[in-house]
Amino acid sequence: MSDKKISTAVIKRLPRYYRYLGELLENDIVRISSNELSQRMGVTASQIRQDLNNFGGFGQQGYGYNVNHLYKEIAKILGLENHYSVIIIGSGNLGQALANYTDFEKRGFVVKGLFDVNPRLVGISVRGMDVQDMDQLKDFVVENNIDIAILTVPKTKAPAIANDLCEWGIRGIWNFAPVDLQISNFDVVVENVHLSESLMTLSYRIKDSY
Amino acid sequence: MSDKKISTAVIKRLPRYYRYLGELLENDIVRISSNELSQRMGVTASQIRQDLNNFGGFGQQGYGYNVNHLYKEIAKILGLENHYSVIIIGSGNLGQALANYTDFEKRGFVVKGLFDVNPRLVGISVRGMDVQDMDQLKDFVVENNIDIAILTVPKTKAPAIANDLCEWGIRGIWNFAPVDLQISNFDVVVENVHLSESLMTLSYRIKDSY
DNA sequence: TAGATTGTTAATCGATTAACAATC
DNA sequence: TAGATTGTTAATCGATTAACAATC
Repeated sequence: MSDKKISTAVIKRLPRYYRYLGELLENDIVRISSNELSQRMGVTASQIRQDLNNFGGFGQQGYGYNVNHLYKEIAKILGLENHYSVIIIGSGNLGQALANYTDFEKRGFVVKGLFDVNPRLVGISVRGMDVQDMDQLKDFVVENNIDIAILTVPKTKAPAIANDLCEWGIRGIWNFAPVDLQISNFDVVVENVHLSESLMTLSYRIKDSY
Repeated sequence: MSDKKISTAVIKRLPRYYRYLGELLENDIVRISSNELSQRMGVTASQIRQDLNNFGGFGQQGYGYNVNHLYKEIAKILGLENHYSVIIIGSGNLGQALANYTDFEKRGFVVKGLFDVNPRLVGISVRGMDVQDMDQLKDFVVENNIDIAILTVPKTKAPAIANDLCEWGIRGIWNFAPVDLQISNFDVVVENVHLSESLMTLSYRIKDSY
């Protein structure tokens, strides 16, 4: 646990810095100043320096930041040098789509299993794995030390499953169900992807731009 | 275009209010005070009242808010009484998953067509629609007055497609590609869903909770 | 009417930006 | 060394919370 509290605003900007640095790296750019990065990203240089200095002094006066070094440091901050064992609960369209998203594996998130209640889905092969029945879930989570569960189940099912997962020692839940999971275990982290809400925000802004 | 500027923080909270009100409605709850809603949602009553009063006085002193009325008002604010014609560009796993997500249609977002460059996908049927080749895109967008494009294509392809869409009169882009689209047309709204970034945020918080 | 609760103003808090001394 | 650019403090801005008069 880090000592000083980092605001979520800062944390949510880190992956974007990481993405831009990755692109710079692909273009063989060795160093970058906060000022140049700020122009590319459309944020202030001040904000970049403030954000980074929450975690350490990664730059050098008169020079800027070494792209490769900063890229790796942000990976460390984000925990991307770790290896996470992931399961997908709910193997419908979205679950399968996420299972097939190879980018996640590159970042250390390895899908170890898929689950569903639907007998039509149980047994089908997704990315080389057979979808398992939900009654296999507990044993699988415990035996394989699963770190992260991706929840792509209906909103009615999600809360009970989430509670079970917490008891079975999961570390994080990536929740795609349109509910706010009430997790009493402080060691379990929930990150929500509420697609409907994102779409409504788009709708608001379209409407507003008339 | 509304007169006073509403902050994005407020806008992003509206769909969550909408979701909670929908649940209250399902449970036949007729009225609710900002105080009770605040406890259910885990926000302050002050914030709820402030947020809502950006758009009008929907409550009544001594009574609170009529759930049904407020629900409908928020739908109006979010533009959910409108009917949007939607296309999906990129008909891989994620595109198909989104096409099959019936909840969107309930909210007025009607998928009118799917597109892909991949000859293996062109012609397959997704939710009763044949995936079309990308060379059909322009005519389809123009002839069908498409409002919203869902972009589930690789990041290398997204910017050029987005530019074309703007020229062809699209109103909004729901972008799932991990790039920041640079749109010069101020009438076109972009909403990003950066799944990798969401997952990295989860990773950060898992790491941090050790 | 009395009680409850909103709408709204004022106070506080936190996040962003600006400025500049430190230093490479 | 001189120039550039960071790290960091101080100033500003905006968002959240508290308080309360208005009013149903």
